[in-house]
Amino acid sequence: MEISVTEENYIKAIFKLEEFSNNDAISTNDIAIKLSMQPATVTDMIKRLAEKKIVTYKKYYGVLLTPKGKKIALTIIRKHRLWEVFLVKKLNFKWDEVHEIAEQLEHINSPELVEKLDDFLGNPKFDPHGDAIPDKDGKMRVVNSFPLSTIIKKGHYVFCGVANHETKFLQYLTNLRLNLGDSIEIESINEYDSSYKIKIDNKHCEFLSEQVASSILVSRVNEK
Amino acid sequence: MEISVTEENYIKAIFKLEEFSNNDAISTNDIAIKLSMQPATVTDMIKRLAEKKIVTYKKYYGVLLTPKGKKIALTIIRKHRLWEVFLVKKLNFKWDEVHEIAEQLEHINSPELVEKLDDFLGNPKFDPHGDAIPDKDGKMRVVNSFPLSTIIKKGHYVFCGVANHETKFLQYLTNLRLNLGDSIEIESINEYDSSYKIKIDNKHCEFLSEQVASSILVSRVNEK
DNA sequence: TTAATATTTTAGACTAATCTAAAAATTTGT
DNA sequence: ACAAATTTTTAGATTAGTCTAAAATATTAA
Repeated sequence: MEISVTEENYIKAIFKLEEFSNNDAISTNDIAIKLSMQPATVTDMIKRLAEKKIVTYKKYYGVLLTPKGKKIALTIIRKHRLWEVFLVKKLNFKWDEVHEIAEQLEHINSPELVEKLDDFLGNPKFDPHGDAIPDKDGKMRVVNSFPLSTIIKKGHYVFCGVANHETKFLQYLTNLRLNLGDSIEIESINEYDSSYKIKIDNKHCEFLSEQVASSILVSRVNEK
Repeated sequence: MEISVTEENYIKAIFKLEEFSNNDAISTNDIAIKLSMQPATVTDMIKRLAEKKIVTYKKYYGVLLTPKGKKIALTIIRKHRLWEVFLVKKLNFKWDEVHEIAEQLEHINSPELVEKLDDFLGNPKFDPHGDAIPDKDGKMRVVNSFPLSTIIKKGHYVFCGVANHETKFLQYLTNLRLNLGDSIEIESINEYDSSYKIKIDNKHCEFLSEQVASSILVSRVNEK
């Protein structure tokens, strides 16, 4: 069955919304906002996706991906993240430069290409932002990570992902010399504004606002 | 100015037809045949390309690319051929497997990606089929090659390209153990059916029909 | 609980890219 | 040179994907 690039983008959007929805249906409006589109447009497309058994749809209620829809979403995400690894590891792009390009590359349709790319890259399990890469069957590593902002006592952690993929934010972390995999030691927590003083990689100290800390995902040492 | 994938395909088709047309205008029909489309459809698209100053168009006469149109064509061809090198050299695809995938990849729009890919591949001058890769400014190597079928006396040549990119034909050459860059010694020419007996790489002998010989491009030793 | 507000769907319209059928222009062959 | 054949264009229709405006439904709050 043919799936257009447009349809793929809807599927991906629905998948991402489902991740934060505790299994309840996704509203037309939320999809419209995510894709910068009019709700009326979304209603139309959803009907088509429902015809194709990619989503289940109940009028005035919302949509959910079927298992088939989820599988499609995971292969798109797999491609996106593999291409990001390629761009950063092989072509020397910075981690804040790859998203737009990967948004194009993820729609290239060739299962052999994906598998050969995966092998060429050494079957990576995480992309340059720390997001897990689904395997051929859609399985991916589960990392027990949480926002740095949820930590209330000092200690040692590992920087293993971001909850915000905006260019500006990624560049800010780069300027802090904070890289994926670095150790983060929390030296103190400011009770007034919930900001943190941290030591990165046992080397240099930095201050993080609550806002920034909420987008930094960490895991306990030895995880991931 | 935005150029759609569809428009890019028309531009590429016109460019390829111009290569064999001695500067005279390309007919609607020829484009229609090349793209497996109806002439009426082509007429419409040509009008749009003319509006955008990508082609010059005279009704009932034909079209020619403008310099701007040629430049666009060359960047698409550059991308196509660079991706083919990537697929063969880095991902271990065979030379007969890459065309379809490169047809998709050539439409990825990111000048930085193209330049980084070019560097990553070591700035190759030829693709896996021996076709020259245009540089950033559209310039490419000119190789003095000719079909093996035009040769009328024995001697030594180098296999440097193909005039037929069909999968079947490429596989046939692979089975002959004839690879780009191999030396070809013409041992005898059959006057009756214009077939050739050749020695490949000073190693093994093969017979080539006139038909096959016409799709094998060679150069004199020391060229390219 | 019902009126106001918000969300969602329907209806109708538009553009890009395609088609078929018919009309117009060009080319060919005697 | 002109009738026949071929090519090209025009006209009108279709589909995917989008929009706006209006109608239908659901939610919220007094």
